[in-house]
Amino acid sequence: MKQEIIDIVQAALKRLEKQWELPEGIKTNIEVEIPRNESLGDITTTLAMSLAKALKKPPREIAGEIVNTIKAAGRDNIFEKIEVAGAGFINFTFKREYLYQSLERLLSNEYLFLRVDIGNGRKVQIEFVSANPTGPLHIGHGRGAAVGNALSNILQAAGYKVQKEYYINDAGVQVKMLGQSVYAKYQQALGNDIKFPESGYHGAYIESISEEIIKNTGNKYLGTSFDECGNFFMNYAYKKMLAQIADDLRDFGVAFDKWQSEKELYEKGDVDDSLAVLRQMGLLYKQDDALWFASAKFGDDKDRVVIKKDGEYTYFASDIAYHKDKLDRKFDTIIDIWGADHHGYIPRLRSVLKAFGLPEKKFKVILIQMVSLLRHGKPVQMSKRSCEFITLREVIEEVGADTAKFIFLTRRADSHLDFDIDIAKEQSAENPVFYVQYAFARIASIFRQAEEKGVQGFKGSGVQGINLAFLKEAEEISIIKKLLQYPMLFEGAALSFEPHRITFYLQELAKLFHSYYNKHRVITDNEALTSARLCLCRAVQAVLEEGLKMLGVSAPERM
RNA sequence: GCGCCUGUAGCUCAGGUGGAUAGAGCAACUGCCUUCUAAGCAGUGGGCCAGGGGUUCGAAUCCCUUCAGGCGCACCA
Repeated sequence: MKQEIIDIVQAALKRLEKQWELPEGIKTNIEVEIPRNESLGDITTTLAMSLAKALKKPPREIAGEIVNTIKAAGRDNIFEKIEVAGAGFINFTFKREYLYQSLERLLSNEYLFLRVDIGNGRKVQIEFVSANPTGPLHIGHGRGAAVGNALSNILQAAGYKVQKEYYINDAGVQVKMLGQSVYAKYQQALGNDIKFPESGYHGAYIESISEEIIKNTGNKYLGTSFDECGNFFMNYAYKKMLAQIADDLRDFGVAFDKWQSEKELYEKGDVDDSLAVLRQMGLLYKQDDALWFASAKFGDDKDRVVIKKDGEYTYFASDIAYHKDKLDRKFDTIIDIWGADHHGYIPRLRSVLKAFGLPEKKFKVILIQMVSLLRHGKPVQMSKRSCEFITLREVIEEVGADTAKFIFLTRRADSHLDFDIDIAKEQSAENPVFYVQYAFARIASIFRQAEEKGVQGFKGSGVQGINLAFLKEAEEISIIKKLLQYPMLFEGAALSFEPHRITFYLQELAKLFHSYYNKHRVITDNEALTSARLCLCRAVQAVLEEGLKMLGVSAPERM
């Protein structure tokens, strides 16, 4: 739909360019959008208005010339009308025949029709969640997982080769702290009254890991110093946590292609190697006994330390190595999804990638804002310190993975989200995921009915011999138009990395369908009409299914 | 103090790479089940797009500024 308009307008523009004497360097990329109000037309372009200045002519006059040229070239055959309106919009309204033909194309090859190829097989890497393996995933990580997963699905459908990756911070002091916490709990449980580490982890999971160790090894380490047996506790605890995180993500329906260990980067020598490259470029220097990276040269506020004066690497050092590794793997675009509280970290990492020669546009950080959980309309207090936070596991068990994912995707990523657990549990109109799934299930039910009644004609595939011109109710035309908008919507979501656009679209489409369903019967005594309506139902179902698939949410046949 | 994000209907939020009369869901009120799932539908009301200035043919959208909220400003991760 969009491409046809662009082609037609482009052709007209080409003819007009000669007589217009358009100044060089004026951009003539044609912006196409859906009009705000359906009565204005099906699709519109603002081209005339954006050319007005360069041509020194009123926009409406330019629009008129474009429309006349389209008509003169006979390219207006798919339109019922083309109008110049408002300040200079060119509004196109399609003929019914065009709508039917498009619907037919959708039905005969869903993926080809719905999935706009903008990726061309280019490689994209999306790193998300990447929570420290020092505790269970909480609800905020769940939001990151939902967004990363949906974005991966969208980009993959848009023709990118996508790799989903989880970065494991298993090298730093946090893992050591985890080990110390478990060690302390272990000693205490066995009667050795040692002090619990000052900033140790306090969650119940610390206790259960320690109990597990006691069960497996008895009092083997009772009284042994942490220096001697610390590695055991660290490894045991973080591997346990990592396994639990992997389980949670699996049950949430999010699968990663690669789990990259930070420790491994050190062991392979990647950290030293990447620093050596920066040193060769003259971007590292010593000052106050520490080693600095000249990130300010690339837009950071100040330079950053990579090796502290005590000889230890900073967290930033391994991040340099990790992102260098991403570049070496020849990704066209690198996307990092972080909690919004890490936003201050963006300039320094951007500096690294710039230093290594990646164009700015090829690195994208998506920030995930906080989730506050509401129960009985009141916020549930969560604090990291006391470990009173709602885990992703609890959310999955309480409301289900589908609902949680959908709700996480009902907001822009960088906007705060109130997650109302009572609404999420409620199976009603208030709960948007059921509303959309219900539309899908209803259609499935219609097809079961049609099957039972032995309706001939459309059986769920193929439109041969079916006359779609029977679809002439206003609701039917609206639905067809909405369906045809999906590719544009999808393309926009992919280009802007915004999965939530699909969530909104699905709710709108479901609304149109529920409304139609209540007003008109699909299965009627008129077989030709029934067949045409079943075609429409199938198309709605296909688009709902496709959209839900992008969000990582299931489309149930029955509810 | 500096930086980033946010401020849109009673509530929760879309719209934000400038475009037409600013939308949705919820809440409130009124109707609709002998017919394909009422987890549904139809209707009604609801707005100085935080305030002020600017750029533009045109601003919720871009720029400046004020106010309010959140989050960052380590040789922590």
